[in-house]
Amino acid sequence: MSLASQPVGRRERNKQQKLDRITAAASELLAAHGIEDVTTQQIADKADIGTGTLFLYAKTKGELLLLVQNAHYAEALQRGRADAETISDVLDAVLAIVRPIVECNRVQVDNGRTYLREMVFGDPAEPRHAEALSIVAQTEEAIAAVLGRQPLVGADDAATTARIISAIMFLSMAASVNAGLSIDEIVQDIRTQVGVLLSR
Amino acid sequence: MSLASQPVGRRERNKQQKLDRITAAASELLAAHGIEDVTTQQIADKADIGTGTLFLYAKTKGELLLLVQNAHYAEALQRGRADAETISDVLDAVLAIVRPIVECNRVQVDNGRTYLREMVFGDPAEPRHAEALSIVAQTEEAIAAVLGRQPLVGADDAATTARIISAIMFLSMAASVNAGLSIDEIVQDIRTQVGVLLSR
DNA sequence: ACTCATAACTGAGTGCAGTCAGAATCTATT
DNA sequence: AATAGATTCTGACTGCACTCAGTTATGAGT
Repeated sequence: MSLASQPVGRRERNKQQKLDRITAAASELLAAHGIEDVTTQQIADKADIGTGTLFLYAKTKGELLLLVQNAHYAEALQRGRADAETISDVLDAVLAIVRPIVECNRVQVDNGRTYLREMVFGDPAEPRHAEALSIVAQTEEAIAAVLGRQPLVGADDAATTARIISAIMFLSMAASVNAGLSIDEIVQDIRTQVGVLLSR
Repeated sequence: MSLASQPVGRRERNKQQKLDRITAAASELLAAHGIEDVTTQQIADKADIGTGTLFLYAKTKGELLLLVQNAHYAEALQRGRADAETISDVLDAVLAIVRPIVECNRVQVDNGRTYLREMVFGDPAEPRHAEALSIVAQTEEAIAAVLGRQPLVGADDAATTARIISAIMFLSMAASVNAGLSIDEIVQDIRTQVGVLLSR
């Protein structure tokens, strides 16, 4: 009786365990070697599952990266959102949200850039992709909330401006030309653009 | 004597001919079937060269797409630049530059989106890639020139604002979420954002 | 005309993401 | 506990972008 209320059979439990093992294996290998140098085979082996099984849990190698990075990104957003509240200047507050995301994205440059690539060009029907887009939406909302402090800007404008800032961030982080820049340099690059955007 | 001044030997001529055949073959096959459904093997066969030879002329499949699309893009920019001169309103003039680029990019959605992907994530050391980036730079200059008409905006701001508009265009055209939108819908999407950007 | 060094070409081969037909495992039913 | 039906798993296989060791064409030097 005590456990009968759980509707989780062996099947569900096994599935969850496998997903956990996949997440752990992917997380470890990707952090250690970067996407380019990790094969799906290695991840399957480390997770102790068959080649084909891996692709039941992540439709593409890209989805595997989303699986791992979404969590970090969400965490970065959380931190930035908290920071932004303590800062009164609007530009500085926006950049307080931006910085942790850039930091998170640059922990491993290849992984970060590929993550962005997957986000924009991947299949939005896949659940991990949808999750990523949802975090982007939350980021834009957080930025819009900061912009909303200035009475000059209407609600629609705040949302649109936030979307523009999101686009600026994306390209500054993703562009091959910027691949060699440090975190500070990228943040500075974004600052310049957002500065112009907000000062017109 | 009459032709002796040409320093072009058989070698140079052969190379040029091959590049021409590759360009023609790629152009035709990509337009007919889209990148996803064309193999590099098919392009090599149609150009009547060996598999390995193809990759002496284009380091990756993506470079092959750049080779074909750069010309179209440059042409679209040309048209937009001319149009913009006849329009006095700044927002409308900017959109006169934007529209032909969107039209060009959407002739075949897959090709257009992949082209943008290559631009941002490809290897900038490759010559076709550098060419693509140069056209982007020219686009931003054309937009900056239009923005320069408003005396309010400084030269630096014009360049930065043009860069922001470039980012807006990129994401509106590239995003998977927008893959199903018509040309008009995308232009409208861009217009909304640029409108907010210029009206603040 | 003949050599030789160098540049250009080639297609069989490699590595890897992703597939699929059949095996294994689970759950519901009697 | 036996059976059947559904779900999940699996690794040999496929297709394709890209490579490289060996071959061929070119042109400069004699």
